[in-house]
Amino acid sequence: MPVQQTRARNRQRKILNAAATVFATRGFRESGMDEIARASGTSKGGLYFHFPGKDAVLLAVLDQTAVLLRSKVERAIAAETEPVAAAEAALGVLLRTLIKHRALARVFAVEAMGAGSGFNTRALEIQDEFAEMIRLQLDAAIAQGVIEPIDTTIAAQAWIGVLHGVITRWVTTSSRERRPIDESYETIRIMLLRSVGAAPHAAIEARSHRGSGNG
Amino acid sequence: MPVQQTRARNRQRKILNAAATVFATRGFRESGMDEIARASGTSKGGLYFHFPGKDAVLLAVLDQTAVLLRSKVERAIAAETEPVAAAEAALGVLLRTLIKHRALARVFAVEAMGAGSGFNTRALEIQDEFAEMIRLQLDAAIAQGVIEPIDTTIAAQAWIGVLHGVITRWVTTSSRERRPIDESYETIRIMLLRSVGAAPHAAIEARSHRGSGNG
Amino acid sequence: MPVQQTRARNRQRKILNAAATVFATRGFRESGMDEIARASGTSKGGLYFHFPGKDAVLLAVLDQTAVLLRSKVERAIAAETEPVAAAEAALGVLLRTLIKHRALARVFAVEAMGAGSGFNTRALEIQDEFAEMIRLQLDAAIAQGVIEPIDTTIAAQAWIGVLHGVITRWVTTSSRERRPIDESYETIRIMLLRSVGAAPHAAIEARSHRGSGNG
Amino acid sequence: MPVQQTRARNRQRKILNAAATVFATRGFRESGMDEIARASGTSKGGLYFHFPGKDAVLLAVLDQTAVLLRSKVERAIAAETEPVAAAEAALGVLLRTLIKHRALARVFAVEAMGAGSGFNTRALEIQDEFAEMIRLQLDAAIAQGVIEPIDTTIAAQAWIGVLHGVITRWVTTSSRERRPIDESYETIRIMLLRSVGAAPHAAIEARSHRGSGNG
DNA sequence: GATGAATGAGACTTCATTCAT
DNA sequence: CATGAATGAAGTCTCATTCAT
Repeated sequence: MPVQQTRARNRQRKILNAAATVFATRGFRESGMDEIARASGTSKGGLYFHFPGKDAVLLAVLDQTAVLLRSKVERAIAAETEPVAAAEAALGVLLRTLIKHRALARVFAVEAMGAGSGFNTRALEIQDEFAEMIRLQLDAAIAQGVIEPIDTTIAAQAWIGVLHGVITRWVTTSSRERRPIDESYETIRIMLLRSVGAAPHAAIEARSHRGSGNG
Repeated sequence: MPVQQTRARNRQRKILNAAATVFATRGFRESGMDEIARASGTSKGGLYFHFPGKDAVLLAVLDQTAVLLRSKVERAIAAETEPVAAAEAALGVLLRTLIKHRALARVFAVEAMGAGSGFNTRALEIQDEFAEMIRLQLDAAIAQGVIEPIDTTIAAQAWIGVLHGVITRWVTTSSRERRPIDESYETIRIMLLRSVGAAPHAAIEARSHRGSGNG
Repeated sequence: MPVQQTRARNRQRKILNAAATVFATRGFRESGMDEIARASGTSKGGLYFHFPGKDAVLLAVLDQTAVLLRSKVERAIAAETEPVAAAEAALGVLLRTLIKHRALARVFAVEAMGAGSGFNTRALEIQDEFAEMIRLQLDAAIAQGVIEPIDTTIAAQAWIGVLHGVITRWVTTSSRERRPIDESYETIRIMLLRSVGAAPHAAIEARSHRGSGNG
Repeated sequence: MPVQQTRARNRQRKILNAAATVFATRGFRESGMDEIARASGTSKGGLYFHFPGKDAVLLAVLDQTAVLLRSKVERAIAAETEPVAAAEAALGVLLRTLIKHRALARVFAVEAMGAGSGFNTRALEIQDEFAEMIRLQLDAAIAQGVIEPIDTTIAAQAWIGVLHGVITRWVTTSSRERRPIDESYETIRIMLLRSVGAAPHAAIEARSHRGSGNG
């Protein structure tokens, strides 16, 4: 019976990928189940066999995104020893992963926010999850006296908020006028470090690039 | 016939106010023209007399919001002599005005973002407008040597981005669990000043409260 | 503003007539709103403007039928002085009216019964209404010693039940094999009178035919 | 391979029982094959192995009901020597058997009637079958001079019609407000006997209770 | 200017049926 | 024999928009 299960799992992945692309391209509200079905090589009925409705598909895309990001961020943090470097690495890997998956990024940062209260609540919960990871690093940094004492919950949310803004701007810009994000991110990285009273080291960012191997 | 014009203007304002409330409460896509008509004490036909369509109503709400914010921000900046204080005052007045107009804030920060590319593009343009005002202050501050040299376009966008995050969180939180925003804003204010290398003065915020009198 | 109201009223009547025909021809479940719209010369949206849904249309047809029958039955009863004759006249006018409106008869006797508990409950309520009218006559007849004492509630329901059976058989028979109902009704009329211990007079039936003028 | 046949037969019976319950509970149109499959402990594919389609399942339930009733009625008639008593016994056993199998009764009396012309035709055919059995007894009674000459086809249909009404009312009433049927049936029994000019004997009903032992 | 009945394209969803495993 | 994933036609209902009154 694992044959069926495997097939079902594959089909669900296919649907989720297609849905992310469709949602990102046309917007959640404008996307029809017909379109998602066609894009995933399924029938409308097949969609409803795997998901109870359109909302559930968006929620599943959101959760899939969360799982993807969570594993990457956890690994990135674990790879660092310095808390500030870890916080920075978390942010960096979030940015790079979302850039690599533009459709997911758009769904996560834009579509989910405007798709109704159920969805933006979920999206904010996921953001909070990452803010919490960063908060732990900032707390550690304060304990070590590396950065100034500060309300780390707010600070971590602010960091995530800036990231959200960068991503939003990036996914809502047409590819023609879109510029590589690294330029602006370097400025932002420095600002964020300064905002908590940490001295920005170029080396830190460099180090955080390691270990983000398989994407 | 200025009387007629005034009457039309009044009716339009009424519609816009009602629309903002409806959009904020039910979401743009979920709001029907029927609902907006009822909420503004008009009929559906009346609505279409004043606005060519539903999209135009949202766009008008957006522009109305922009006008409101712009005048406040310009006045706030003009009231300051120090560029950093001006930038800070701009941010502060944006925050306070949006908090005072919760429906507009929600439409501007949340609904417009998820209502399709036409709308989030417009919302981002408005954000950029305010970022530009702040950028000018930051440039002046750099010229005066008050803050560190930095890519002020990026920095100003980051400031606006953080503000957007704060507002988003505030409008998407139910009033029960919502906490007064001042607490978190003080932390954020300090972080933003630090992020550009300015020393945060408690006095600055105090001064920026002046002149926010008539809304 | 009575112009609009009149137009709306006319449109509703048109829809109800068309719906009765469609329901009677294809069955309630098999009938689509598309079909009803087409048959009533309206659009699907127009249907939903006047009725909240398909169920409401059936319910309205049922109520319309009830109103039609009620007025006829009340008049028929009022035209008689003898209670047994009145009861008989009630049954007779029910039969003749339903035969004259075959579509309504089928919807009332067949479709409503099988369309779900909400509908057959309503249909039975209407049947009970007529049974109650007959019961009053039977009670009067007992008081006058014209018929045997009996549980008149049950008896009246049984009369209506027999009528329902006759109508059901008639509306479910194709017009080719359908025979004129008068033959069988004369037998049934005699049986019903006997069933309550009344002597059947041919004259009674003859009298009840008068006064059923405008149909 | 009678073993296989028995297994198949058992499975079919299981399906039919489950289907009757589901149809009676949710209505024919509202019942899904999924639901029937689940209720009968099978899969949808299994269902389609035993029956060519949903309609066939309802038809089979109808036929199963007919078989059940037929054997009971034949036995009940054979157990009587007086034709009127036999007719009465037939009606009584029909009533008691249907009351004992509430789901079948509802499907037979209500769901089949509203499920389309194919089904109500079949249900009426079955009713006619029992009407025919009663007609033979009434004819015999007339030949013996026990009851008045009458159109026995119509009379028998009327008897069955009254029974149908009683059953319909009973299966469409919620168990809370449903009252024991015996009270009303005694009234109806007397009415039916009177309707054909037979003197009602209390003893007859008492006798007809015998022999309804093994179901 | 205002009203609200009417339109019709299109949305989401259901479900009897099929068939590879 | 049985399973359940998959299909797709069809269904109900919504809603931005139009226009006669």
